[in-house]
Order: sequence, then structure tokens, then C-alpha cells
Amino acid sequence: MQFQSLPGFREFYPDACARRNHIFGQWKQVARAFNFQEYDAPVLEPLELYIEKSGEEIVGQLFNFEDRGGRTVALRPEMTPSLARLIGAKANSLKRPIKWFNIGEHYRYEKPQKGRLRAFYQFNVDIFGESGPAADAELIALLVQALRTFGLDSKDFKVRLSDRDLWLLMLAAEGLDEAGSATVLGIIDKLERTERPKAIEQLYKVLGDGAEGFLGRVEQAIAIRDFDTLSEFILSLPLEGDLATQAKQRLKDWHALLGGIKSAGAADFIQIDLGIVRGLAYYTGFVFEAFEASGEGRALAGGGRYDALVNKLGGPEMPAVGFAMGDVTLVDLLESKKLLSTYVESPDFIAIIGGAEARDAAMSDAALLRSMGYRVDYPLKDQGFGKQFKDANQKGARFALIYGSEEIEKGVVKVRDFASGVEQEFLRNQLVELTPELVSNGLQECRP
RNA sequence: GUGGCUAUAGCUCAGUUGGUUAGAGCAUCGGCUUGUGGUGCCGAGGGUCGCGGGUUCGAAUCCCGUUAGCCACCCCA
Repeated sequence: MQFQSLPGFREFYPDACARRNHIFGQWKQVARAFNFQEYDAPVLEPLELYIEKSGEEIVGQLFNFEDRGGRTVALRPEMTPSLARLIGAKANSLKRPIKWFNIGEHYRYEKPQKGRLRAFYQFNVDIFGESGPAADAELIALLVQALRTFGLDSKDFKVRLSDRDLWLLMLAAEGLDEAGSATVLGIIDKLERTERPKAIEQLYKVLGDGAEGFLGRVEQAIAIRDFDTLSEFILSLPLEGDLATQAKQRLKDWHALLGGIKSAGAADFIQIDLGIVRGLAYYTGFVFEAFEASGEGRALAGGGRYDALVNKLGGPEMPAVGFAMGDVTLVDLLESKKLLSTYVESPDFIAIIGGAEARDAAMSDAALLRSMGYRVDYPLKDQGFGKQFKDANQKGARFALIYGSEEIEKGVVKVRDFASGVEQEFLRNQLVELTPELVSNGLQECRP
């Protein structure tokens, strides 16, 4: 019987695993640089947690089952509900702002295809306890940095920035109530992939004869790419009283957000684009998605504000903003831009062993160097010198430790620096003292 | 859930109108005297040609079915 891995699940051979760890390392480093703290949460959760957040239809896309105790459970498809629970449970004792991140595997039962698997890693970054746009700016700056750290620049990706609050104001100006707004936002979210007549048909159900004119105004809004035009557009909306005040305040928030992003050096990566709505109902303010600039490929990351979710999942009122970045589309992009190399680590030392007696000496020295934290290897079976040197080279060793009968007799080991070709004998009983200097400087050609 | 494409060695692929025992490169392993460098030379292992049926004297090749993978649509927290 031949076994294969399950569809959409990956196996990581050492080179792939090293590459994955490199990506995690970069993510982690950026999160640390922004002073976010790492947390973790269970991979398996009660199914109800996800239904509560996203509704029954979610179940079709979950790895869910009944455990032996009769509990209905699911592998986590995302981190946010677990995180919201963690936050909610200790909300009153956590110092704010709460800046947390996680890197973990997530699972969705979907048909695997390009950029999308059933098991994937996500970099989740969130800020809780700060409702002002400074938090959104901080998070977007981190998102941009988390992509730039791989060598991607503003020609490679953009962060499209939108705002559900502005949309709600625009829709209020159109006379839509809350329910109507929700429906229309869903349509706007998909506008990019919908043919125009079809969109009008969908809008007609909510707006009647005004659908086509409405769509025109929506398209006008979506085309806006700079703040001044956006500002003008919003101020020209037929809003009165409280709504007009809200609109002005919201523009101030936009101004602050864009200012913050600019100060963080991320302005080149931002593209105002109200076409981004993000289908999820729980988003409440600014929303954003990082996209490959070419327009090809899937979203690299997505996020936004979700001020109501912690409360909805049983916690106190807690403003929140966060994003998630997946590893699958990121690796696709980095590969296409040739920004990934090989990350397998090479040994510091490989012993070249002349015979049985030499083997004892080599193993004893290897044990010593290993205990000092150096990466040391030696051949597990006796082989000719030529072959051993060849192998040492292929493994990328920095130094050869040569143990032949002459060296053993003298109580030394001959060290060869593969980079310079220089060899020097070291007294074996002085390895502890001499090795740090050797590793930091290597062996150089001696000049008189 | 719908559609398209593909399937030959670990990987990338050849394989003629159907014709002996299915090949190459890379990779792996061994050898080229137990004292010196990645690309050199010699050699070896490794394939039920995805699987099942059919046509034929004869099938990797033609036909039918099936499975898996990839890609696109749907969806995408």
C-alpha cells in the first residue's frame, strides 16, 4: 500500500523546511522590531467558536468532527476567534495597547489550487485597546515592513486601503438603512469580479430604478486614488446634522492615518482603493489588503478594524485592529521575484579521519566542539581522504579537521580553512582556547 | 460543486505510422591504492510506462473507464 500526503497538505523536506523557517524568522524579527509579543493558542477548538463568529455556512469549509467525548470540534481556520477569547478573558488586566503576534498553521477544507492549500501558515498581528487611527497606522506600517524585509518593494506590492465607515456614510447619504447597506456592501465587495449588468441587476433588488445611477456613483468613489479627491467627494455628499459631523471626523481620521503611514516611510506602498470592502461583516472601520502590484496572484495579506468582535464573543468592549499574512502566496511571489535562495545551514567543521585511532580522536574533539555550540560533522564510515574532502566540500563545511596518523602521533589536529586553502596545526588540548579565534577570523595566508 | 490539461526512474524529460530486453541528463550509491576541493573518469542500483479493462500476433503508444495531480471557475475568515 502506497501512502500519499492528504491533498492540500505539504511535506517539508529539509530545504523547504529551512526556507519556511527563514520566512518565520523574518516575520518574527519584524514583529519584535515593532515590539509585538508572541502568543499561541490551540489548533483544535470548539466548532461553535467559529459558527458564533462567522455563521453556519462556515462549517462547509472547516475540518470538523466529533471527538471521543462527543464534542464537536474543528481545526482552526483562522486565529482571530481564539485570540479574541484570550483577550476577552483577561481584558481588564492586560496593559494597553495590547500588541500581539502569532505564527501558526491553519486549516480549511477547500479545493487546493494555486496560492491556496488546506494547511497553511499565517502570520497574525493584532492591536487591542486603541481605537484611534494611530493603531491602524502602526499595523499597516508593520505589514509593509513584513513584506519589504524579503526584498519586495513598492513595484512588487501595494496595500489597498479602504474604509467601511466611509461606505456606511455614503450609503446613508443614498438613503439606505443598515440592512440595505450590508447587502450593498456585499455587492460592492465583489464588484471587481462581477459583470456590470449583473451588478445592476443585484443592486436593483435593493435600490430599484436608482440602481444604475447608484452604481455610477459607486464606481466614481472606487476610482478615487488620493486623499484630496476623497475629501472633496465625501464633503459633497448630501449629509446633514450628525452624519455630516461624522463625515468630517472620519476625514480627520483618514488624515491622521495617512500621515502616520507616511511618517513610517510606508506611503509609497499605499493605494487608496474603496473597492476593498472585505466581505466579512465584523469589520468596522479601516480595511486593507496587500496585493501583488502586477495584479496577478492572490492577496498577500488582509486585515482591518474589528471593534465589536471581542464583545460579540463574550468579552468586554475592546477596540481591535489586525491582519493576517499567509505563507503560500508569499512564497509564490518571492519565488517569482527570485528573492529566495537556499537556507540549509552548513557545518563549521567536518573531520577527515585516517583510521581507527584517528576516529577516536576525532569523535572526542567533535564532542568537545559540539558542547561549545559549534556545528560539527564527521563521516560515519571509513573512506579515502579524497572522498572525504570532496564530501566535506559538498556539505559546505567551513573547516576540515584532519586526523591522520602523523597528527595523532604529535597530539595535534591539522585545520584546513576551505575558503583560503590555508592549513595550520593545532594542539588538540588547546582547542577550547583556540577555536573561537579560529572561527571568527579563519586562517589567513601568512605574509612575512 | 463545474470545467480544462496532465500522468514514463527520486527530479526534468525522450520514446518514430503500434514492433526485440523502455532510454538520457541530473540526483543517489560504489570504485578510480588511507594525505587533500564542488565541476574528472569508470561502474551500479532504480520503472507492473498512474490503475483497470478493451482492440491487436504484438500496446508506453490506439479506444473506454477510473484514480490522482495541476490549472481555472465558485468560494475565500
